[in-house]
Amino acid sequence: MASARAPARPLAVALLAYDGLCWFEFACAREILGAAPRGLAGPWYELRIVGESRRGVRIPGSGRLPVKRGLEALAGADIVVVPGWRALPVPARVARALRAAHERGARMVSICTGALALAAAGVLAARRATTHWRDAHTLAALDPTIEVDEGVLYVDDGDVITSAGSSAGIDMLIHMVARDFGRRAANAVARELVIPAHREGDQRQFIERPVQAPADDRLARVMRHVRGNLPQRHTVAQLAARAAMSPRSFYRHFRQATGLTPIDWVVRERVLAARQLLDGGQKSVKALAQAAGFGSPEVLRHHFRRIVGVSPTGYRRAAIR
DNA sequence: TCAGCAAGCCGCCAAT
DNA sequence: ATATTGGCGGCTTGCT
Repeated sequence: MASARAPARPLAVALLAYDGLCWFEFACAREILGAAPRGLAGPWYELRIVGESRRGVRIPGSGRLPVKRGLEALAGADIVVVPGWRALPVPARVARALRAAHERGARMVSICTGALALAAAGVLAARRATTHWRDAHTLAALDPTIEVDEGVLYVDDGDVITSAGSSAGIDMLIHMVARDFGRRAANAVARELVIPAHREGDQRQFIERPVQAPADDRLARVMRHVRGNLPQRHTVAQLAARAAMSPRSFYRHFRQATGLTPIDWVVRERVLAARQLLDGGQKSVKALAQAAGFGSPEVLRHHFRRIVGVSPTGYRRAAIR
């Protein structure tokens, strides 16, 4: 789970490059997987850029990126990472190479529309997966056996990991680092990138939904109310009444819209508020707990740790440096 | 860390 | 016929 023991040897990662790839996602993967964060001992990934062809790939808007290795280099990889795939159809040779790598046992990882390439290779058959929301239907059309979940940031299905739009790829990569080299390593990466060390390290397989305002405005109203009155106590019965629904129906609609249970969502909102307060500086943990609606500092600490992965004070320290 | 107890979660089913 | 609703009850979770 979260605190993985570091593997004895480095993990060979093949990062796929091809004409018209999403440069941002490619760069993120190269940045995160290319070198261990400063000060971290032990093995790391061994990154190889693998070109669709050895002629190098065109970078949208600016010249060519030379690559030394062609598709045959997928053969030695423990992990294959496919950044956003712009052009359909996916060339058969690429699909074949990806499929072969997976059958050999390589972990297949996609960012954004990279999932389309994995689907074309048959890697996602009968699996749960995600991609950029705009292409969710394309993914489903490519292979109807895929259970496309467009509400999540990433889906970790063990030997196949898919992630949603660009920035979700970063979350996914940090999650993967935690899985392969432990939470410390993931935190170190996050610090290096100057992003808060969160979202990684939860044992559940896919958790975070970019919670959007649900179409049902009865729910939206309730959510707005809770956000505006976090310090108050909120029970499902109260929230349901506010939405003019029975608790049972409220629960169902809420779950349907957000992927979270009502109370779990409330708790996450509270943690989010606590985080924002911490980012804003000062305030004792006790005052923070009160402002965010936690009954006591203990409860705050408990949930904060569970969801963010570090203690409130640890988070503050990480935020300051 | 722990126990007791209230609340939450959710499968199931009948009613609408 | 099918979809939605909401009550029941039991198991789980988590607060104090």
